Amino acid sequence: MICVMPRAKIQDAEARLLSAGLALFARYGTERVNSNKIARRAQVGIGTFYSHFPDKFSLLRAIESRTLSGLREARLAALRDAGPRPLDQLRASVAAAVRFSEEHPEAYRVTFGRERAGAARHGPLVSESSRPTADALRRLQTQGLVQLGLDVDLAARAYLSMEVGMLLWWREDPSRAQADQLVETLVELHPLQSARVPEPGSREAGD
Amino acid sequence: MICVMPRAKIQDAEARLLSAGLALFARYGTERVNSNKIARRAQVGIGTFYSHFPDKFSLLRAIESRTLSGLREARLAALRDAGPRPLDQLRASVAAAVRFSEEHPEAYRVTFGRERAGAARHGPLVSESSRPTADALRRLQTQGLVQLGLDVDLAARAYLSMEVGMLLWWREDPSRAQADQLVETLVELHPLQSARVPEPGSREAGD
Amino acid sequence: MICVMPRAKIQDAEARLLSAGLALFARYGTERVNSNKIARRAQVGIGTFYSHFPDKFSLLRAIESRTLSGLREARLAALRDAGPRPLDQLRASVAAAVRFSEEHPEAYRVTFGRERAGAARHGPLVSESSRPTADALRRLQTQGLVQLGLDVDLAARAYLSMEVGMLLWWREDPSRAQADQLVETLVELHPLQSARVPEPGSREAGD
Amino acid sequence: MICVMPRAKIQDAEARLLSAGLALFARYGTERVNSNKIARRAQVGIGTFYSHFPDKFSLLRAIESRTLSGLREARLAALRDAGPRPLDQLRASVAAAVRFSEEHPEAYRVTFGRERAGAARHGPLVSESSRPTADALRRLQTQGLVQLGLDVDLAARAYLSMEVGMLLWWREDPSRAQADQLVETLVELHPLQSARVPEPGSREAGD
DNA sequence: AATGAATGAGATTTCATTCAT
DNA sequence: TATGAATGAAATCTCATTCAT
Repeated sequence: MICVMPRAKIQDAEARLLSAGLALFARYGTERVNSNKIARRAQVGIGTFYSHFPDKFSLLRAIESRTLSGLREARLAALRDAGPRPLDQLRASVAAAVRFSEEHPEAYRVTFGRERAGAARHGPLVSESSRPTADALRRLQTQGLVQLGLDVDLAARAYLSMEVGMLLWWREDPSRAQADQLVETLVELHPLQSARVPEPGSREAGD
Repeated sequence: MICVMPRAKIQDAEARLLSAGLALFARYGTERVNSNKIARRAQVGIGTFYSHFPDKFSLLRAIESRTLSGLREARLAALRDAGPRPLDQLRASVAAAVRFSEEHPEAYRVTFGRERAGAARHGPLVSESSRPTADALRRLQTQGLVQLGLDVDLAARAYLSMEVGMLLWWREDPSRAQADQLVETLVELHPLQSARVPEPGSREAGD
Repeated sequence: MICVMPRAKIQDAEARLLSAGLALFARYGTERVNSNKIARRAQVGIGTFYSHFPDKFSLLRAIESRTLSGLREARLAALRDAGPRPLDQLRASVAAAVRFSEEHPEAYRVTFGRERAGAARHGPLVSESSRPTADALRRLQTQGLVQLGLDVDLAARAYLSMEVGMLLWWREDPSRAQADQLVETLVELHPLQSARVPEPGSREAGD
Repeated sequence: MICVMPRAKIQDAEARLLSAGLALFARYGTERVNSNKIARRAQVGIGTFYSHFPDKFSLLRAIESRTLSGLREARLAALRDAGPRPLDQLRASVAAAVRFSEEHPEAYRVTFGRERAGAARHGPLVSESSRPTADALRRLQTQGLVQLGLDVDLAARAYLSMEVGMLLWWREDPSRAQADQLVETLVELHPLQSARVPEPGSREAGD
């Protein structure tokens, strides 16, 4: 006769599961973690796992979805605080992403990392992220501030690949670079910057 | 306890396995393919699989290693044929990568793709690829053709992330872009280009 | 990928597994029994096997450990009931072992038998069993009742090898000897008896 | 087109296989050695293995059979050199066994050791070894030199178990005892000695 | 005779999932 | 609702054995 052990933290089973999943996915990779381990780490029964998530990948998707909103939020907040000048906004947005990867390395790794077993199953979560950048580029292009020849959609995607690749690599071993350096490099290589039409009368270098 | 029914059959069992593995990994992803399926597709016994590769990941590593050499070769060949001007060399190298991903989409996807279960196990195969780019940038930096402020190692890595990201995305659905567009976009965003110090007396735009 | 059909069935799965393992190990030998067969015989899923024992040898070890305690218990109980005279105690202990091998032939065979694949893995379970005998001999040696020249540790081990060898051989085919004969032979050859210093003035027993 | 590599030592393939098998069985145990490994160690093709032995257990049996004859030979030689007195003969025979286990530890271990997977398959090789001892005891019993109550067959078996057990244990770690001690202990506990009827008028040896 | 690549039955082990409590 | 023992399909890997060369 086994009695159910009443836990003080029954309501937050879901939160515990998300947190346990995050830690385990980040440490061992998506593939070598299973629902039982997540439940055990969350100090929750396996049954509880399945009453909150239909399967392992749902939990993964939930983590990713939270991460993506978090990152979007961080970027928006940074943009609100930045001035109106495009370059300032760009730097603010990049810096926000760098900071986010610094503050949530596990979430970042799990969401964007290469070892993403079952990637096919959770679909194109990441896909839409390049939209805002593309829009911004398009606007500036209309204003004549960005080269007309640039394919803004491609460029936006390309930038995002770069940012993600760099931040993943950086978080693998944070001693590889300073946050500042990263921001500078990413800003420098951002299409907004690199495909900028030089403003008349302004010398590039002294900026 | 009782087994067998061997044929002298194939001397190129290894080649068949590599090819079968490539096709299956590319189609179903690393995770949903197993040694049995690879062997069956290669028309080879399971035992044969294991007498050629200690495990699934060894085969994967072999594929990756071949892909990386192939890509390196393609780049070197393109550089040999390109003229001496850095920009031409850059474009040739980028075009070679684009063409490689076009001609070997499966190998490219398997080697660089996101759904890479067990990625941890096969170590930093990709790591060294950014070296040549970094060296080239450094050289040009010394010659004053690239901004001194640029961290060439970071920039080289960043570019590579971008290239890989774009080509993977492109090969998922080739109608997403034209090869030419891709080359142009990648060249445009390449640090060699975007961090270029404008040569004195030459107007940027009319080029 | 899709599985299951669980029943709340057995709470004593472990007991069933132990019993099935014992029967199979005894009948077919350690080597020709596998976890699947044990589970099937125990009317339990294979998964259940592995949720109770990390592998086949753990189950084997568990059986051995139980057997050894059982045998020790039986000896101690016999000694409690025997009188104070060393010879009576000796005979009681030997008889207890003989009876134990008679009552638990499978357990005896599995624990002490020669066909012990993976013996190396379960370490020196048996090793300590000769300790009590050695201690008893040492005590009697101090009292001058056993020859001083005798190496009691060696002798204790030697006796145990003899007892085990005889009982295994006997249980292979119980018609080979009578329990009484065995007890007499073992007592006769026991170092306590054979290395006894003849008590002055007493003619050798019934001789 | 693979050519057969002519080896200098083609004729002694069998000897090489026996030797390789002995070494591997002794080191890794019967169970964790397979025909391929034996052939590789013998520097011989697997096919060659099977043209000399029908299976792994045949080779094992061949090793055991050689070991048993070797041990018998050693005993007989020792008996030839010993004087006519039973006690001298006994000591010579025991010493020969001790020496044999010292000189051929691997063969002894493989033949008599506990980790004997597939023991069932090679049948009662060891069984007959106690015959000579039993016969000797019977003879002495007839001459009134050994107690009439003793079951000589049981006693002979018992002694052999003891000898084998001790020597296996000793060879596991030779520092556990001196060869001399072992001989003395075994002689002391041998039924010929321990069940000896004291000769009238003779005080117990040097006592 | 000697070789060794090839073979596949089978052993071991994992893990997503169910359901009686 | 929470639990976790039980489950078995499926994956990984081993190895005795054959046979074309």
